[in-house]
Amino acid sequence: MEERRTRAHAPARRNTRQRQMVLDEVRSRCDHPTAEQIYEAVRARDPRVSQATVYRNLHLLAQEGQILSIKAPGVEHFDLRRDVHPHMVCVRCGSVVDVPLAADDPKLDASVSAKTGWQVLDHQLIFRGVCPACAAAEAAGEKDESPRQ
Amino acid sequence: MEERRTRAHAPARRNTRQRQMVLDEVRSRCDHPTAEQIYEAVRARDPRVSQATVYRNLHLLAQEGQILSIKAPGVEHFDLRRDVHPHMVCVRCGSVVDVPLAADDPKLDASVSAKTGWQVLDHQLIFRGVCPACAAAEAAGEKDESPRQ
DNA sequence: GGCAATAATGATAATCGTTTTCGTTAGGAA
DNA sequence: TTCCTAACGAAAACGATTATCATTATTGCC
Ligand SMILES: [Zn+2]
Ligand SMILES: [Zn+2]
Ligand SMILES: [Zn+2]
Ligand SMILES: [Zn+2]
Repeated sequence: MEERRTRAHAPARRNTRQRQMVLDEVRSRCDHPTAEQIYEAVRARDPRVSQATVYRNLHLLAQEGQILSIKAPGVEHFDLRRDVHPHMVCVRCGSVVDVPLAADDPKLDASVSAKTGWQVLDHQLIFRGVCPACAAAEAAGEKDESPRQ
Repeated sequence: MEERRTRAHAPARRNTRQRQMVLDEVRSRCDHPTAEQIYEAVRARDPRVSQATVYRNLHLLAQEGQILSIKAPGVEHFDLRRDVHPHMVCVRCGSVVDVPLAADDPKLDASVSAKTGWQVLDHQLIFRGVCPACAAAEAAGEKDESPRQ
């Protein structure tokens, strides 16, 4: 084993300006933004930042546990919160909110793992519904009443 | 208001051969197939059936409550079961299985609706994990260990 | 402070699952 | 049988995300 340089070296994560901007932007919001929305916000501060960089960093940060990824049907949203908690998505406008339910049992994943033999990574509880704003618009006569997705 | 014909007419759902084939195919499977998989199976019986028709009918049947749609991150799966129940997705191979947990509280949606003011349609509990087969393959040396999605 | 090594970027193309379009077919009430 | 129109088939379009690859810039080291 001719290992001159220690192979224990984790690939050395770099702190880039772009990565910091993405993290700052997610942390400054409480509305569960999408990658697209973060992209636009970061872009407003520096128009040279690319879409790919925003996606890359959002996923990296989520993997590191610094932010949370919410896989809503169709689009992915991000959350400054780091604890697993349930969400609700409006099937009309796509907005996402936290659902005020008791925090999920932390032993749930382990229990499912024991019962199934799978290695459980995490879980997500997602409600689908219609937000008050969209319900009002609907009542006011907007034709289109077919739920998206 | 010249309404010769009664306007109460619901759009008259037609029973097409294609629709029946799609329903039969979902009902004949217990593996939570994707639209693509149903398409292939139906196609094996009649190569003239189009992808769009399969998608259209899967969604119609789900809306009618004849089958269940599972919005896994990335791909939609379908289920012959009609009751809301939790699922687990393998982040490596994408396979979906039922999770043996106590059935969801039927009052959950109503309770969330009362607490939030949203009109709640339904909900989904999805676990992400690694299935035994993929875990074994991984242990056997397959390089790629980065979770997809 | 330079100076590599290489993580990360930006621009762009590609992919993937799904939906829309639009001319044609066929279910079913009359 | 006839007619209305729901539903179809083929294809293009779509939106979100990921891959590619040449270029840039962060960081450990002298
Ligand atoms: Zn809404
Ligand atoms: Zn949240
Ligand atoms: Zn697997
Ligand atoms: Zn199921």
